[in-house]
Amino acid sequence: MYNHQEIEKKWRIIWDKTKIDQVKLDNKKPKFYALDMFPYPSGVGLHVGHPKGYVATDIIARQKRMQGFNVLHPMGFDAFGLPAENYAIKTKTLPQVQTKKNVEIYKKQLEQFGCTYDWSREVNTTDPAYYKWTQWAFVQMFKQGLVYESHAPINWCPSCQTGLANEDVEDGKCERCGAVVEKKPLRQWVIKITDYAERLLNDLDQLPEWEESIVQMQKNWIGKSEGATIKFKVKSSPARNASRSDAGGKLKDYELEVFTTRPDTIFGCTYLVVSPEHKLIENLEAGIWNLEEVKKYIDGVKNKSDLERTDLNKDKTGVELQGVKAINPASGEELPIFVADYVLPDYGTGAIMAVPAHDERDFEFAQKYGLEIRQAVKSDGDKKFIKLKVHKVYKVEDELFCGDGTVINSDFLNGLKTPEAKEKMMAWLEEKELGRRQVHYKLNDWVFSRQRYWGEPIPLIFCASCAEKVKSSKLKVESKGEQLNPGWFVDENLPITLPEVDHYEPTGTGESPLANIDEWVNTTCPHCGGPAKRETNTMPQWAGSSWYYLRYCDPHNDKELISKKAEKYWNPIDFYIGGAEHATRHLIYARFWHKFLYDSGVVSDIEPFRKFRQVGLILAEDGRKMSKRWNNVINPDEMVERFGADALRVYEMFMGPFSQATAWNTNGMTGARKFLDKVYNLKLKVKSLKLKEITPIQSLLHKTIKKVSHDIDNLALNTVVSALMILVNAMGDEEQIAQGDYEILLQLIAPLAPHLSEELWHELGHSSSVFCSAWPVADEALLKDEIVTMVVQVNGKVRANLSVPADAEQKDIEEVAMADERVKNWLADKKIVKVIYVKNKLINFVINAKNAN
RNA sequence: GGACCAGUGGUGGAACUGGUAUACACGCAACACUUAAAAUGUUGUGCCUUAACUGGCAUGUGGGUUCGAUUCCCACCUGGUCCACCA
Repeated sequence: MYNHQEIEKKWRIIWDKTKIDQVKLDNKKPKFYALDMFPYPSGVGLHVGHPKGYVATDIIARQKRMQGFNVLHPMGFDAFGLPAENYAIKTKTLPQVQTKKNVEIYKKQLEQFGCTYDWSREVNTTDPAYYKWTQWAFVQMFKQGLVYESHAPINWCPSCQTGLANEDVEDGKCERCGAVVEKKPLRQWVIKITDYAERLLNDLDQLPEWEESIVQMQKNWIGKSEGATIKFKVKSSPARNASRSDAGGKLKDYELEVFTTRPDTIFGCTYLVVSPEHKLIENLEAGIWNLEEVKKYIDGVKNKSDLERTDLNKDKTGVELQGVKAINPASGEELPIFVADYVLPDYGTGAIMAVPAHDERDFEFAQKYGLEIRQAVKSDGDKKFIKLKVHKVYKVEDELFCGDGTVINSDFLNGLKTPEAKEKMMAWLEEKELGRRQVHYKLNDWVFSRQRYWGEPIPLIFCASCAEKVKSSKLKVESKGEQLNPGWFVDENLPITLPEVDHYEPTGTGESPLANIDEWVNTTCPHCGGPAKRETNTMPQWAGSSWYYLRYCDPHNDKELISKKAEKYWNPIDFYIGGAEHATRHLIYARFWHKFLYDSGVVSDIEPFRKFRQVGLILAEDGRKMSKRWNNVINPDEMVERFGADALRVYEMFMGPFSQATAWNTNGMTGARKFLDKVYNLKLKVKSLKLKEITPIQSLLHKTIKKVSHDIDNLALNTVVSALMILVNAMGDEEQIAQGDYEILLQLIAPLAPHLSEELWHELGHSSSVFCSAWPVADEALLKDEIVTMVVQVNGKVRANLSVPADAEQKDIEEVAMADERVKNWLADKKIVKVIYVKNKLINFVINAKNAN
């Protein structure tokens, strides 16, 4: 048993003093950039799940350093944002103060795990010297017209009292606090991330070293669908019994655009649906005979939360717009129009052509309201694609078919297969100017405003008088952003610092708490010098984390976000590790931000993260997620104290495949610790004399070198540990161990268990760190076994094992194999039809199957 | 409903491009050491059969390809993750 507390403390102090992890840009050396997703210091500290990812990155960083790479392995803190602010409110402290405290706690914990970072490069998103560049990037986006002010209804969290991006909503609830999210119209800043949708999608192909599942998630989130927008003429006649004064007037023609991915089914369209928010209703008020009913329906929908509204189990509801008809551009037929909340306002055009025979939702709606269901596609196979919802009982059984097939009942499209019909219909629409090809994405523009205090101030100023002038074209403004957002100007005096205040609780009015600070809000217009006001919304948490990895490369540069030299040398990131929950948030935002910086000439790669691997969760011993609620949280500090950081590291890596969720088991910790004790005890067998002969251990040793090196690269750390265990067990069986062999063992274990390895390394007489030694390379000559075990099979079933010299001839093996008593019995008098021979592996006699049994 | 992933002993899991299934670890059992326990060490440990050799059966279920399938193909069942009235 070694004293882990003493040894670990000792080496942490020495590593810190010798600055072993500080790196400098060195063009003569190859670089390696190993990065973790930086944490936000939330006040409750780290649990055992956190170190899993950090330790893995630390292992890679240490190994790469030993392999001669100039390794950048930094850490920082994502300290802005809701959790930090909510925690500060709860504890009645200032977020600035609270954040500082939390960072200290996190740093101490991180160091205690034996992860050594280059702290001289630490970044903190709340540092004005850092967020100056977050604001700078935003300013560039604004100038290029990627930022716009919007008043559209967005997700609003009533508990956090702030607007949220789509990415922040999970299951209709606020990702932070779990409150049911409402739709609320709110003035907000929005970034046109959708301008990058196509590139965000296509460039995923440039990332072969990303896990497929993450790539898929991003593809789903971006959600590209190709189809057409089609124009339907709308006819209406004045309301018959309207009491309104304008009711008798002439009504204008109206065109309703719908988006569909199945233009080929247009002849099966039997009605149209618009979302309750659609402007058609406003525009045609005078022509809607049952306006009261329609308005009542819309009001009812507006009072529903998003969660209720999108509940799939609820009945579809809707109201027909009486007096209004649409004309099918293909058939000329008159169709009724409905308003229904199963059509979403913010996807496509907010209006659809309903084809109940070929769309499940339309089918359900048509069934309920007794609308015609008309076939336009026939299935090609025998299969009837009947989809029946479990909670519904449909009388008609064969009318719904959602797949590809052959077009029927459709005039000039008849007989065509679905893809050809789509193509022909789109060409027809384009020719007649009745529609066009259109691509839509599920990805929405990025709602970038938060009505909260603890975030980066948005560096914009509004001047009311300039706004008027821009609108009336009396004032020409330079940038696209200023044209797009009349009266808004950039404040270039970055950083725009967050003022220190006594009260920062959210106001709940849709205004940020900053709005109450007059001396901060009131300023002068950068354009005319007149009185103007600052933007009081702040940026979301994701802003600062979208580019932090660049800042580590050049953390103290006050002239630019990153110098060209540092950017060229350190980027892209070679290995990035973090949680899969960021697949559709941080990893999308960061890729977008990076691409924007690429377009702006700041960075030279189109993608920031060459290789990404997700960390699997560590579950509690009961198999559930660790949570205070279940009282099943394992405290890493306690584990480090009882078993040591090295044991914790070894155990967490050994638990199972890195990306997979695995349940914690404290018994496993004792296993990891026993292994380390064995390594420690082997020291007694070490003989300084180098043994001349090649021992069986050396063959295993070199195989282990090969396996460990290979598996670390692939992040197969569980098998790294097991390979080392096998080696250590074998060494334990030896009478004595050559010092050279033992040193190699220590080097292989060093990334996993740095403290113990360093201690033993020095006990052998080394004066420099084991991490300054060169990573061992397997000697190919020693990898080969002289004697191999071969398997003898009869008809594919194992019947005997043979120990034979390696690379023996097939003829000789056959002879030996057939001489074996057991094999003889199986072969007996049977005729050998075929012999399969795999060198050094197996020999398989195939005998006549009929006679064999 | 869709996308993706997974299903191997009592448990976590291993098995490279199809080639000895169950490595490694935990747990369990017996033994040793001990007054005793803990710790440590040794041995055993998929199921059935057998005193043993042996033989048979086993990688969610059912089929297929193959000399040979945990691995490849088809269908189904179960679980997980993400997305979801996205037209």
